[in-house]
Amino acid sequence: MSTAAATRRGVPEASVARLPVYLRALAALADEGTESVSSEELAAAAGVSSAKLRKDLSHLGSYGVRGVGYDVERLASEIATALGLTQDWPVAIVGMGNLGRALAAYRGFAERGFRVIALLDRDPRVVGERVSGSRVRPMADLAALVEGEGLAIGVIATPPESAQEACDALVAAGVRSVLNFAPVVLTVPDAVVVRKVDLSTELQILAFHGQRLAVAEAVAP
Amino acid sequence: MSTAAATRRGVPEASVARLPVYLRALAALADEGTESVSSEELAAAAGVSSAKLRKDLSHLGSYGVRGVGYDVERLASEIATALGLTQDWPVAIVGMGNLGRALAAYRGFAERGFRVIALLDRDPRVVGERVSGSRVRPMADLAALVEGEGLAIGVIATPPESAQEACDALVAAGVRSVLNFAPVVLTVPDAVVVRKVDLSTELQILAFHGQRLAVAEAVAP
DNA sequence: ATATGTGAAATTATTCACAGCT
DNA sequence: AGCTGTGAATAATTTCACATAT
Repeated sequence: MSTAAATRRGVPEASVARLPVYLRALAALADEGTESVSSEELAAAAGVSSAKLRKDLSHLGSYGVRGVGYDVERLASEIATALGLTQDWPVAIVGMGNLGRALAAYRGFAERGFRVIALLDRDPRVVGERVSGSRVRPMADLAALVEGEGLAIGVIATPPESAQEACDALVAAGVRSVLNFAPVVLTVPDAVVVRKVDLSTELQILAFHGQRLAVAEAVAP
Repeated sequence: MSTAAATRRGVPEASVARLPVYLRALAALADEGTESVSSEELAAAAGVSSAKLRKDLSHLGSYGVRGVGYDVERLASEIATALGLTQDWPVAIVGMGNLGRALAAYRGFAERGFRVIALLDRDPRVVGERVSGSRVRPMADLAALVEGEGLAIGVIATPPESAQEACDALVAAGVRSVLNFAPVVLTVPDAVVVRKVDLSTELQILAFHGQRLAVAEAVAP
C-alpha cells in the first residue's frame, strides 16, 4: 500500500487527533535546531508512549530510520501533508459576541495557517461594524464566500439558541467543516464534519476527577 | 455493588466525557417542562445512540423505569451528583492576555456552577488592574487561595512559553485540576488531572477530514 | 548497538439483541 | 406492550515484545 493510499484510507481517528500534537512538538524541536529525534524523545515531548507514537506514525508511512530515529523537518512535513495543511483553509467566524470577538483577535489561526477571511453576524446592528480590522458581514454573504473565496471552515461562536441556525446557513452555503463553540449538539448531514470546543464540559470532567481524587485520598491518605 | 461504589469505582472515561452532554440535554428538557424521557429521545438530543446512552447511565446506577423511561429531574440530579457538581468548585484563571480576559468575561462558568474566585497574572504591570470587576492578583496569592478559599481548578490562559511555569505554581499551591488553553503539553504529577482545550488542534483535525471529503468526492462525485 | 515498524495480545469502547420489569 | 439494563459479540485502541533494518 502506497503512502498516499494509507493516508486516504483509514488513519484511525484516535491517531489523527494526536498528529497535531506531534506536529507542534516537532516545530518546537526544529526551532531549537534539533535535526533528528527518536520516538522515545518525541513521545515524551508530546506526552504519549513511544509505542503509541510509532503506531500512529506507521499509519502515515515509514519515515524513520531504524537505529537512528526521525528527521525532524521531514517528519513535520509528512505530518503536515497527511493533515492537509499544505493547502489553504479559509475560515469564517459566525457570531460577533464576546467569544467571536476574542476569536477574531486571536493570532493562533494565522500562525497555524488558517486564514480568517470573514467575520459574520445575523444581527443587522452588528453588520458593518469593524472588528479586529474587518467589517462584519451579513449571513447572506456566505454563499459568495464559499464560491468566490473557497471558504472551507465555519467557526460557530453564536449563543446556543442560534447555533443550529448558523450551522444550517454554513452547510447550505457549502461549508463541510464546522468548529462549534456553542454548548449545543448540532445536527448536520453526513458529509459535514463537526468538532466541538466546550468549556463547561471540560470543567465538569475536571470536577468528576477532582471528586474521585478527594475520595481516594480520604480512603488512603 | 452500591451506587456510590459504582460511581467511585470506574465509570469509563469515555462515559464521563458524555455525562455533561446528557446533563445539558436534560436541562433543556426540564426547561421546556418535559417530565419524562426515553433513552431514545434523550440519546437523539445528545447526539449519541440509545444503546450507548443506556450503557453510560448503567455505570451510574439504575434510575430508569422499564417500559416508561427516565424522570428528567431525577436523572439530571443523579448525573450532577456523579459528576461532583453538588459541591462548589472555585476556579482561578491565570494569564490576563486576550484569552484570559475573554474567559474572565465569560458567563458560562457561573451558569454551570463554577465560581471564578480569582484572576492572576505574573506580570507586576498587570497585577492590580481591574478585569471584569475583579482586581488581578499576583501568583504569590495562589497558596492563600487554595488554603482560604478552597481553590480547586486552575485555568491556564497564558502564552505557551509560561504555561508550564503557571501550571507548576498551581500544582505547588495544591491545585489538582487544570484546564489548559495554552498549546503545550504540560508535565504534572500523577495526582493532578489536566484537560486541554486547543483551537488549532481542532482546526487541524477539521483540515484532515476536509481533505478526506475532497478526495472522496473526486473519486465518487 | 540501537531504534524503528509491526504482528499479536490485552484492554477499552461500542453495538447488538433480548431477558426482565412495569 | 414497551423500554430499560445488561450479558455477549464486535470493533477500536493501546500496549507488548521482537524481528528487522541501518
